[in-house]
Amino acid sequence: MAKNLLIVESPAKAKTIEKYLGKDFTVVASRGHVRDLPKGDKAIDIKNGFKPQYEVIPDKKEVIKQIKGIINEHEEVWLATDEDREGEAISWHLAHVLGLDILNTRRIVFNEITKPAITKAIENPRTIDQNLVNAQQARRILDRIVGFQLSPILWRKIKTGLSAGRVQSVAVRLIVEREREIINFEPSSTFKVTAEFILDNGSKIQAELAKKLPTKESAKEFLESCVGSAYEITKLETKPSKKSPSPPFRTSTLQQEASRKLSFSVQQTMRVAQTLYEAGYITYMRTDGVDLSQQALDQAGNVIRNLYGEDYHKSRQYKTKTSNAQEAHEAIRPTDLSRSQLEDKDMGRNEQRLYELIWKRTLASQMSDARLEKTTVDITASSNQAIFKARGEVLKFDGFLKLYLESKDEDEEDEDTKGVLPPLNVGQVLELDYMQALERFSRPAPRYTEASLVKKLEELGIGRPSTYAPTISTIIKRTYVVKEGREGNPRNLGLFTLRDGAVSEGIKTEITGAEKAKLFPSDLGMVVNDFLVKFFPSILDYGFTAKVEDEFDKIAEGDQIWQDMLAEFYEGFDPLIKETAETAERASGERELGIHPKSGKVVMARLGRYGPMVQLGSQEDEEKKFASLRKDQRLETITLEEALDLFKLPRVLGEFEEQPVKANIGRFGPYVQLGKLFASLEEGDDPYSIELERAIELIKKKREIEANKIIKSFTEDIQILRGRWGPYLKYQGTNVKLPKDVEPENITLEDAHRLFEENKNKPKRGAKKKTTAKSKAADDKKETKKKPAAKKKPTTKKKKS
DNA sequence: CAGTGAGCGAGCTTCCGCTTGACTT
Repeated sequence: MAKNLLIVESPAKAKTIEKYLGKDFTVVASRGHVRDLPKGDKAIDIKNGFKPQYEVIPDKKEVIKQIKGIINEHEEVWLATDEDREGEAISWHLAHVLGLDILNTRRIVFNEITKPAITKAIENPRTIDQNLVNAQQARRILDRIVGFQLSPILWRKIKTGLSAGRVQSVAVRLIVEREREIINFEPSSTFKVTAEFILDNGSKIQAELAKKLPTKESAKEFLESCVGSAYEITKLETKPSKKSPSPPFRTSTLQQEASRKLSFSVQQTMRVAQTLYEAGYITYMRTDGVDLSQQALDQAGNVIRNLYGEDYHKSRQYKTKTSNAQEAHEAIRPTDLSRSQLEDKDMGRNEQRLYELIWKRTLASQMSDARLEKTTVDITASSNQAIFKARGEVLKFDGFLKLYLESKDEDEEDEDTKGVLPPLNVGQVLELDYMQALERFSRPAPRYTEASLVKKLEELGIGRPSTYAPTISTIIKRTYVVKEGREGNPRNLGLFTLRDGAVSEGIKTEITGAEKAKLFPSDLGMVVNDFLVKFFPSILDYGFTAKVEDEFDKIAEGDQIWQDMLAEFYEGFDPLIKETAETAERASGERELGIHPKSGKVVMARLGRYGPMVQLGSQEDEEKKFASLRKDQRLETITLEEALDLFKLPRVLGEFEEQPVKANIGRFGPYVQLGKLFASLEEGDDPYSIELERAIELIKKKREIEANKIIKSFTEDIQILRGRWGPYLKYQGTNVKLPKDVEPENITLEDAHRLFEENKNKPKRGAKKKTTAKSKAADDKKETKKKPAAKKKPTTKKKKS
């Protein structure tokens, strides 16, 4: 048995290190944090100096048991968790849980998994840094206080089950405010004038008028003033320029590039990277460091020289610019830079693609600058002395561009495309082929994608590499935000063309407002955000995290007592909580849209129990009418007219078989209804205009499908049915999918009982966590369903008050 | 599946940050 037991965080890391250290060392993994605050209120004794109560995390009991089991077989324990605040805390918790000597246990750190780095670390052990641990405790406790005191306020004032926190609430705020910017944006337009000239040898060059023209009239006038003009090159300037490669990947930039180049979601990127990491192909993927180990730098040099020659190599070491970076790990890079592709058959296509991206980016970061020559040409019109500019770019040396070019986000697209210009001289006279003035509308800032949100959060110092993806999942799960696409609308652009000495007018169409996989705030997200910003402006402030991070740094330096820091924070926070709990009204995003022209009642939009809705009549009115907003409508923007339209449903179309036929829009789209039968409308049907005849047609069709649905019927509520996903058993309201190997026709009543019993104990499908949430939601639904049934009539029952 | 837009009433929800696993569709 080995003499030394070394504990790291990641099992994959443990495997690698064990190889480097040889048989004197056993290496095990803690798999992240092992102790944390328990869920309940007793976790922190605020009055008693914020004294925390820690518990072994249930999932980690097994890990602890395993380590305890072998600890006595070793003479020495080494704590080698990550070199950052959280890592230091993990070591400290491990020391407590394992009963190690807090003051004397050996603590070592390294930020790259290479043999020299680890050997050096072993030679220089230190002890646990209590200041750093205290900074982590302050961070942890502050987050718990903020999250667990804000959330219950939301349950009481808006809706049960909601959440708020230092990170997620600011992420939602960014998305809400961006949406409002877009809603309120008023596009202005200008006219861009471009001209195309023909040279003697037949080649063409494009030039653009230096200034944009403000109006349609001015654009037309300008083109007219060019009729009959001559054009001469009056200036020609050539300047060298260069482009440098981007640093190697860290978590946030990997997520951004994988989103732009491979259309991965941030979660997908992390999942694929994890696979590559566990297979040993790349270094650790949750990092804010951009430095490369000496070993990687040396190998990159060799690979580049071999592939492209000495001229292409330039060794560079990058430094992180992000404010709260902890740099516990090096950049994300291939573990072996000579491997340009994966030969592993077990790796999927996405792993291949992501690996290649990482390989190229890493290598490119060690390559020479690209050298360019930029040319600007002034072309002057003789008729009005207007100056057109043509720009050209010649790549003199490609350098790193041979391998990799970073993609750009929508908001930083470079609009003028520059090509190569033919040889030109000052004084040269050019012949105009045509000139055009095309209207261009200004555009609002783009909506966030997952990856651009991560970029923004990182700039603000909010969140960590390990939390970017989970944070996005959280705000989507809470339905504060939805990720979706949207179709654009056509828009006409003014266009004038000068050709063959005459100006003509035309129109061009562009599609505007189309979106793909963007983050949109929901009505709920907006209401929650407005509430938090109003009552907790200091917490929702974009600078809040940066401010507390400064304090954590002071604690880590030993210049600040962690309890004092928390006390000071709490002194400001606690009154906000108390005051909001007492004074704040319930928030529903209520907005008055106007007056119903016929009844004179007020029309308003607000968040209801089942989502956004419009209401006809105020709370005091006896008779009220309600209608849910359609999926494409928002509380913030719905108009009175649109609301009045919503009240037109349900429509009674007439009678069929002595029952009324109704048309309406439900959770699953528009439908017509006869008694208990619901039939969805088809493509081309419209609930506002559908007529009785067509509705009956749909109802008959649905009946036929229903009739065919029954394969076998034992009793009213025990039946074998044909469904969308194949045959199933309906047993007193619960549905059981039939096993593949049984013939639905041959099922007996006994089989049905048995299938039901067997299924009862099976967990519902879906992930563990989801199952509980889902079945709970189902329970809720049943309950709320029963109640209204019991008191069906009383629209006016609203007793007193 | 689809209706509703309340509330004498049981107990629950929630944070951020560090890690990976294993129910089946």
